[in-house]
Amino acid sequence: MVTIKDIAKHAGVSVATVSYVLNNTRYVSPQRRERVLQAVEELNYVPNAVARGLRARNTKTLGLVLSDITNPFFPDLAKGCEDAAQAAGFSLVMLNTNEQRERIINAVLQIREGKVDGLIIASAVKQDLGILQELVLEGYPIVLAHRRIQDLQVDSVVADNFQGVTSAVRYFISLGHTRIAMFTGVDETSVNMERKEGFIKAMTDAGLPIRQEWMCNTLGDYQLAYNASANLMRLPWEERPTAVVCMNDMVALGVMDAVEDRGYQVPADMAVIGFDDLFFAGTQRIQLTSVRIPRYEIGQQAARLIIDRIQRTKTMEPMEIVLPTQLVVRKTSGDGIYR
Amino acid sequence: MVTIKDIAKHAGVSVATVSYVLNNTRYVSPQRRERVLQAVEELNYVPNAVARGLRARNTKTLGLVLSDITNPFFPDLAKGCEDAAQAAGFSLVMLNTNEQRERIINAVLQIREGKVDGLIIASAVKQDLGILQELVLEGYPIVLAHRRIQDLQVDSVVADNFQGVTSAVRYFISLGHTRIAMFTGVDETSVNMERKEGFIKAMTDAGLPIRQEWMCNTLGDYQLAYNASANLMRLPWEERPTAVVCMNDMVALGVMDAVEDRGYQVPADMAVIGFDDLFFAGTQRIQLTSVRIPRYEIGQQAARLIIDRIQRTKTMEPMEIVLPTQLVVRKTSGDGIYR
DNA sequence: TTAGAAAATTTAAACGGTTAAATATTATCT
DNA sequence: AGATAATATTTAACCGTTTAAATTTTCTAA
Repeated sequence: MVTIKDIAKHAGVSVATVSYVLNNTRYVSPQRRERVLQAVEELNYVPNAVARGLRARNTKTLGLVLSDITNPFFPDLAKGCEDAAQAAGFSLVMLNTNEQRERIINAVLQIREGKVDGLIIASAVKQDLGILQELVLEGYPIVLAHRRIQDLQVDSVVADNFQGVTSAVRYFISLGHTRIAMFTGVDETSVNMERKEGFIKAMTDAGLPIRQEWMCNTLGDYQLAYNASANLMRLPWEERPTAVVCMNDMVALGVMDAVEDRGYQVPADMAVIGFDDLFFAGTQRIQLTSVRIPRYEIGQQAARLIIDRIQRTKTMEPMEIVLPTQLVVRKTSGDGIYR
Repeated sequence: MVTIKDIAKHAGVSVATVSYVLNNTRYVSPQRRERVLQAVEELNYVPNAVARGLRARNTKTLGLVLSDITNPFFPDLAKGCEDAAQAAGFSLVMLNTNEQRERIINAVLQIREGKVDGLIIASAVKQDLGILQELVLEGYPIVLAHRRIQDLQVDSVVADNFQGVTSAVRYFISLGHTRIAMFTGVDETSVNMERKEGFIKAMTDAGLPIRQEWMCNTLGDYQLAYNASANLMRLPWEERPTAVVCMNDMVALGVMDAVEDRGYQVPADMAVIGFDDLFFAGTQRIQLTSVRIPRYEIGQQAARLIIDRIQRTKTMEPMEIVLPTQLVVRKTSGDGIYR
């Protein structure tokens, strides 16, 4: 390994001079500068980031904590993070928690060890409050992405779930639906709460009743959604909803499959709107109407925010960025209610 | 920040003693050991990984170079890497190249800077040979995953594409097909070459002709596949293939959509087999027959291999791990040819 | 009791950079 | 020319660990 000393020796100058040339941090006479640059070239020298990091007390690395990169929601968010990080000269380490406690503790360790300068947390659940609170108190830079946590004073970047679900409900109402169900997701997440509450508000605002038996908890899972939907379809028409807002696109797919497997049609017998607008929603044979979440932008902004926070010396109030959602209308929401 | 010095002072011992206790690398008397542990506890001390890394000349970090985490092929592979890395106490940094030259150069820089101890490269193309060759020559640990490069003497973990495509072709033949097309992918990749050559070999072995107009290059893209497929369907029946092997599941989807949009049926008018077995292939409304690639395992083995390589002092011959594929039969391949 | 060996602990030199402070060099002014 | 100021360069401390070597302490046996 070639070090700064080798360069200094080879160029006949001190290590300080080499450092100054490389970082452009002091004037160095053209002759010496040239000799240094030449030595760097000849020996193919690259400064060691670890040594640099030790001195500078940073690593130019961010940690992205998510539950599971295999969940198709996350890759876009991760990419947004990475692109923003890259643009600022940071790298991104991926920390899958698999929703395991042990794994989130490991993630937190990374910042305490100084392996990363900050943490972007996209998998926050209520139970993490304690751990994270502690981290924040100790002054470590943290930003919540996608999911936030009540009572945690920290930067966050989330989608406007309230607006998203409202637009879905209003769209159904505009088509004449009055019996609208909601298939909810994982209870402990802010995302679920916001969408659920938004649904209730939008329905109430429109003077429509909330039927408890139409509020199905699916944990965001395809199979559970399938089962719940199949049950719903067993009810007589008057007892069934005519439309359903789903927590995510997987759930929507479960609903659609169950409806059709029981011999009914989407959207005629059941209109469906999903959430997230995953790539398959747009495919020819699915054509799922879905509320688009700006996943890439969430990741991007989160990374920018935390980098800003890391580089800024002065502390500032935690800020919350809320990005708009968009209802992407396709076939599964139908043209209106009939029968 | 609390350092080892603080612990030493607090416990009334030298920093060496603290280090020995923490790393269990020398005998320390029980009394002192206890005092040290207590100080660690009280001050909530976590050793700094950067300092440790500088001394040890490693970072316990791996770099995963891929073209785009947003491509649904990669998350599983990435997860395999991360799980294996985690299990060995390593972290994983994600390096999306977006197929841009600049980005791959950045990835290579990471290892030269000492930010990562090794590179898992899942996006290798022929053009990278030079850069990678240099790296290998300099003794940096590298492993190719999924895609390999001709003439690069380095560890690799890939799927048995040859076997995969052969099983697809044989399956079609067993159903009575003789006119089989292939929709190929990105030319420069080993994966494409192997699948293409495998196809040709399997067809030739069965005494079936290869028709150039049925070898369509789609670059692995849905839209290009759609167009190519639509063109094929415009031909009279005798001029058309009755079955097609697709480079990946997105291509298969493009084919299916085009076939159906032109009023034909899959599999009756065109039987389809995809590659990769992405999650949507298994859904009710797609039911795509596909050659399953052990993506997670590829990532896992690749990470294990490189960690092994990093930790081993002796050099050893580069090894190649080839993992088996599996034809997952669903609806789109049909029950046999008819008309 | 004490020399010598063994065991426990500490000192100090790395690791590879950055940078404040000290020093050397050059320029400026009387 | 000599004093002073300005500029260029180097020295050395520091970042937080690990660990070989030096030192101190304890143990063993004559």
